[in-house]
Amino acid sequence: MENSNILIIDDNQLVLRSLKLVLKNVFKTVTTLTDPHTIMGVLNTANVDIVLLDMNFDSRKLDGEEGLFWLSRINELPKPPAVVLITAFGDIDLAVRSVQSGAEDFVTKPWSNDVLISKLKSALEKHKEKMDKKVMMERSEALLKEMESMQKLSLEEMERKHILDTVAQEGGNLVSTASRLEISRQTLYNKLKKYGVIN
Amino acid sequence: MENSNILIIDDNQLVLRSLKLVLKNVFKTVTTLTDPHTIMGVLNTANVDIVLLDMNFDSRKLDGEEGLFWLSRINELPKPPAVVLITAFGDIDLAVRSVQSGAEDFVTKPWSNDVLISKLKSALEKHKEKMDKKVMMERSEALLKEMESMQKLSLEEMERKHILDTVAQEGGNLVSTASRLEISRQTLYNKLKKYGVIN
DNA sequence: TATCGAATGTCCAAAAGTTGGACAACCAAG
DNA sequence: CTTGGTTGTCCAACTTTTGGACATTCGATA
Repeated sequence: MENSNILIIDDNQLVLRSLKLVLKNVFKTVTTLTDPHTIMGVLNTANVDIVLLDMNFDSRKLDGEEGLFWLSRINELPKPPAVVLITAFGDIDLAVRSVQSGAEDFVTKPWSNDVLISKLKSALEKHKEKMDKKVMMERSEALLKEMESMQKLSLEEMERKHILDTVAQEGGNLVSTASRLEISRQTLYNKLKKYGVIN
Repeated sequence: MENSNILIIDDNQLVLRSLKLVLKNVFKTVTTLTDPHTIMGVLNTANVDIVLLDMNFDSRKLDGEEGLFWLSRINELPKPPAVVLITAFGDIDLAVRSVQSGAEDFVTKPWSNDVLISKLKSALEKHKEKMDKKVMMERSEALLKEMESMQKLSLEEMERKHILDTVAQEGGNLVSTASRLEISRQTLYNKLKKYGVIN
């Protein structure tokens, strides 16, 4: 956490100052914003690990939709930060929807500093796991496509691919490659020539 | 939903009857339990798509821990049903923890029948997506292992594997297999013989 | 059920590929 | 400067692949 950067968005300057005061000792950097429209710009340039986001900016609407809206925008990023939502007008349904929409946690004003800090901490951890899973999912899809396309290859194409993979694995050493493939070195030469890798 | 089976657990007979009355027109079957200790037995034998689970059974403790406990047990199953938690003593933190722990939704007593039904419905849908992802993750891990082991194969082993895969894909048709592999039919015969698939 | 196109099983000889062994040249590590 | 391992190249014996041919079997369908 001492190594993480937090971005705080709240339209109330007092709240913002108070939050910054508490969190500046906990995070490496604390950035604050009053206008949520500037969030995406900041996230695209600065290195932000976690966002503490107020849910109500237009004082006429207190339903939290704005927070959920910006949460969605943030989660559309390729590598979104963790998001913890904070609101003075929280109800159970809003809290549930927030977490369902991908928020790591949900904090109500007035907050307890200790609780806030501990929630931010576990939010960072949970988010890390979530991102790891996301990466795995993406890799899985790529793998699946590769597997599928491999199944359509001719024997020769498959051979070429496997030989090249093995050569790469062996760091270009042709003796060990031939031995791994259980073919004679001469044959490996022939094939590499056929496949246009050498000569 | 008309094709799904629901299991309702609540220690209050009146609540149980009332819920059953509402939901029997919505689900294919409605099973009810008063004692949460019997949940796992039922889930292991009956076909349950979604569980509506009360959070408090011991009237001295109203913190909802029991609901979270049984939620965890349910989610340890290999193919867990969707779970919607219901409680009369809900607060925001409990709702958040519930969803974080894998509940699809969180309902407070007294409930609105319409809202309950719509939450159960979307819970089923969300859960289905979640399970699809889970399956993908598991398949991903299996795929990764297979890919890794493939990279260690000799040329001949790789050839054998690819040929057998292609034969299977072509439903055993050797003419189309040979053409897909871009080898002569005779060669395919030779190799199948070499690999002990025929003769 | 008779028919016909596709698939199977088997054969052949020419062409192509694979093999182990050999040898000079190279190179990086001691 | 030696040495163990690698590279690049050659060879002749051996094996595999190839296209073509042919009779047989299979399966859909008229």
